[in-house]
Amino acid sequence: MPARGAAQLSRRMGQKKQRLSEAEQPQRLPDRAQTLSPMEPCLGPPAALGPQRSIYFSGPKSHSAQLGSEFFDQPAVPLARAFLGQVLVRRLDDGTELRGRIVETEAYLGPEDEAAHSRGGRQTPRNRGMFMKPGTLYVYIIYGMYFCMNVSSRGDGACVLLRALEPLGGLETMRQLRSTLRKGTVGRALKDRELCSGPSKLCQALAIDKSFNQRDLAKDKAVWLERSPPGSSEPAVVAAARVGIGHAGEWAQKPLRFYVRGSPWVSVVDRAAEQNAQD
DNA sequence: ATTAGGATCGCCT
DNA sequence: GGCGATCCTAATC
Repeated sequence: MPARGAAQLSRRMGQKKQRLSEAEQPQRLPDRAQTLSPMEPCLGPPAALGPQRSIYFSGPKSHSAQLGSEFFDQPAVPLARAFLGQVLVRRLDDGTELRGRIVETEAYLGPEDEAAHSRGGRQTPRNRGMFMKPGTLYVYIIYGMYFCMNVSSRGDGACVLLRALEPLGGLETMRQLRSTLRKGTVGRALKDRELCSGPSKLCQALAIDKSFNQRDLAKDKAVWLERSPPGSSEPAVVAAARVGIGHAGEWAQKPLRFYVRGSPWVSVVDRAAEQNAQD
């Protein structure tokens, strides 16, 4: 019942304007969400895997490349930079794997950071994930209808916001998750660049909702991070002001947003910042 | 109990 | 570039 699974995911995403009748929902959904499209070969690990692979797991669905807790145990700024180029993987209930290379992040530093939810040491039920161990997800609802996905870093109340991905696999499912969820017009086809170029877009595209709050990215079976393939070159990184925090005074100016220079998958390009920081 | 505001998005001009 | 949607959360009364 792949179609129904996707419908349930869709309804969990908080889109109240989605009032399709039960009868018409399956028609809007894929006839084969369970298998990847022939145009999108599985990008999972090859049959020959690294020495760390457990003998109890085999095949492309194993977490052989899942980055462990050590990776996340670093301060927010270096972690935000280290995320760039790594691959975020989301495995849906039906086995579909959605994959995207992280190309844009923001660091939130904790109590001293006036733009952070943890500013002034505020700790509330909502932002508890920011204070949990590095690698813990902090997923929250914004503007009543969208989600943002953060990963706790070293440092009390510090975390990294994931802002944009380059879609690598499962694009057809991403398109469905994104378009089904959008209100209004049935129509317009989404460009690939519209799938994951924003913090809430990527949550929609990967079916990340509040049920992922406080999960451990180093341990979870439905979402994890894989190191970029060996041989990948270090991306050139631009440091720019963070987006959408105009109220935060001097903290709004600090270059705590990081993105891959020249990537067409980034949500907001900052030409001025690119001029300044010539590598 | 009430209220103000928000780490966004998509459509409009 | 501007604006409305939409409702949860936290702070205040």
